[in-house]
Amino acid sequence: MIYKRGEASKRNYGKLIVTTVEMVGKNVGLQFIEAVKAKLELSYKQKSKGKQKNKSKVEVNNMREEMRKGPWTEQEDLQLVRTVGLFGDRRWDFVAKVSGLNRTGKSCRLRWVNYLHPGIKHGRMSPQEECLIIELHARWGNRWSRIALRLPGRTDNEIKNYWRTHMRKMDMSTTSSSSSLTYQACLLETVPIISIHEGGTHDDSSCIARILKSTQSVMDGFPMDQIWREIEAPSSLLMSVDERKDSSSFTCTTWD
DNA sequence: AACCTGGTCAACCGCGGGGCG
DNA sequence: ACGCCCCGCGGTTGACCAGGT
Repeated sequence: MIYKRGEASKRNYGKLIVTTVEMVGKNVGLQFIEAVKAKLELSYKQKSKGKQKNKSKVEVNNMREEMRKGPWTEQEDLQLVRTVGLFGDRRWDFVAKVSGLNRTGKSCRLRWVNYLHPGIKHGRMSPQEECLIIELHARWGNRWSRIALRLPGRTDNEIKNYWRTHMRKMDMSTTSSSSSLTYQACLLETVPIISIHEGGTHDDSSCIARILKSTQSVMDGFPMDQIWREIEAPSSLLMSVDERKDSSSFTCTTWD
């Protein structure tokens, strides 16, 4: 699911999302939904109260200090996956808030993008991938995100890390002729875009993979785009979840 | 066994771009 | 036009681990 930038206009989380949560409520754990609702209603009240204009620097710093940092626990991962499954991988500040994680939106996004996203390959780079990185870096320089687009399943962070390691090696062994030969031979084999293998390298037996599957099945046929559209539409147009499932026009999937 | 070193990778930080009110 | 907010990017850091001495 891809949100366009314009989606940011639907930023009245508070009432809007409370409605959303009610709509999806039939499909997910009621306890979780109630918790989210409570949080959202509270945040909506706070916002409409004083609009909390321009927090002082001291306040901001205090908030930062309260935020958790460092490595993620499995529990945190599960919470994040669940929340992203519900609300999509946008609006990270919102996701961070409703997930109950004491993390910044930025931190949540990073964790998702670099580790938890279902499309990510874990493990060593294949020789083809290595060669492709070298080739694309020669062409584009440190445009890691751009390079990452040509390597499905690999993140810019991963490629960046790989390149740093690689460069160190190159510096140490000031590019011998034999290595350039193998590099060229490798380039010949390199395909323009490495295809994603269905199922990838994910360990389906893992807890997170199971959660991903279950949230995906919930979100299949229930994309956030549709939710937003319905929120914008007059309330009389809202369908129940069951009605929606029957609707044939509902064909989007969650993970794009 | 203890220490050192290099490699790997997850995570943080600062910054800039773009949308919105 | 301006400021705010969110997002994404690239650079950097630090923890952890394995292998060597």
